[in-house]
Amino acid sequence: MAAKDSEKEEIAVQLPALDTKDLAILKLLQQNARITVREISEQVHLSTTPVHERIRRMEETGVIKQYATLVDHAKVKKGLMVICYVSLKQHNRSAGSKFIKAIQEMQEVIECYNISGEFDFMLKVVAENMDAYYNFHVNKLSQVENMGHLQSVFVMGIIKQTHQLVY
Amino acid sequence: MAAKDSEKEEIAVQLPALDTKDLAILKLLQQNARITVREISEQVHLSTTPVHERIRRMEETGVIKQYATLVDHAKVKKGLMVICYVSLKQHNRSAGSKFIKAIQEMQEVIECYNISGEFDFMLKVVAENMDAYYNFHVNKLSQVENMGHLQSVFVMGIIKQTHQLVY
DNA sequence: ACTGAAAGACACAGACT
DNA sequence: AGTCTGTGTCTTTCAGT
Repeated sequence: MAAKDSEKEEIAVQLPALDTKDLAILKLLQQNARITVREISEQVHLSTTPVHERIRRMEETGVIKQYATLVDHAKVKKGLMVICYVSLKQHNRSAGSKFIKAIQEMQEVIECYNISGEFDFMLKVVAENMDAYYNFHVNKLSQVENMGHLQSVFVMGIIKQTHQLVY
Repeated sequence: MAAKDSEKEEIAVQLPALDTKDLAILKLLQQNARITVREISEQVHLSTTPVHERIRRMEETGVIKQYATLVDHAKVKKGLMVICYVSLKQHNRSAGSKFIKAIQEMQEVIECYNISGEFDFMLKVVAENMDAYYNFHVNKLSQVENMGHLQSVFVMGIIKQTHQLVY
């Protein structure tokens, strides 16, 4: 899971180890990105200034990547989730980067990982329904240059979904 | 991907179809949960009041599920990601719910889906390193009652990760 | 449903311990 | 590295259209 940095090479801001208070702040922010600094400061027993400063530092050092709003998949007509395995015909550098570029432009693909095993990539794809997914599979994904094998696994139920890494 | 509702049955607040302005607001919030209502209102050409009201409604109807802060996996010592496939020995109702309960209590498991195919579940597991994962695999996951086959696929690189469903 | 105004809460910076 | 204090901005509500 090495950082596949894009063109813009970020300046590596030094990362001093996170202490207990940083982790407490992160825990609260993970659960609710819109919590006020005031509320955090009360819960971690600090005044607002150091909390503000700690958050700013974690943003700058990249510990905090994004404040995201998570929406209900079904309610925005993306109720179907499919795990899709991909292997390429050729495994040279340019073949790989062409595939990656194509994937990054497909809005149906919300996650893509390079994986160990018989396949090269694992994709998480969302669509409104089976028709929409079929259309994506046949007319978009299959058409990518150098595409080898494709295998779809359908998500029938969501048991757990969290982003809580700090606890 | 039917809603596997927990004990607390939520009162279904009516969901009037989202219009263009709702979607524009959602799009901005998805990218940055801490954007101000004022800034949204400027970008969608409305005053703050209706924007505020629309957000409140989307929260109430469950379109907006959570305002989350996403953290860098490696920087919080969760740099290893593993996709883990699980099949149970028995497939009756109580066996399934016991497994689900166990999974929900494991903080290493950040996602779990019921899937089609030869396995019953797919898990996304995070750990600090291979030692930590091995320990989890052998001493925690394998020990779950009724556990059948287990197969691990290692994530070697992250190509794409987004939560953008509305665009 | 929306606008505009207005009160109270909050973020953020500064002086200081 | 932290507390306290102040200023400007934002949220949130309400009367009016």
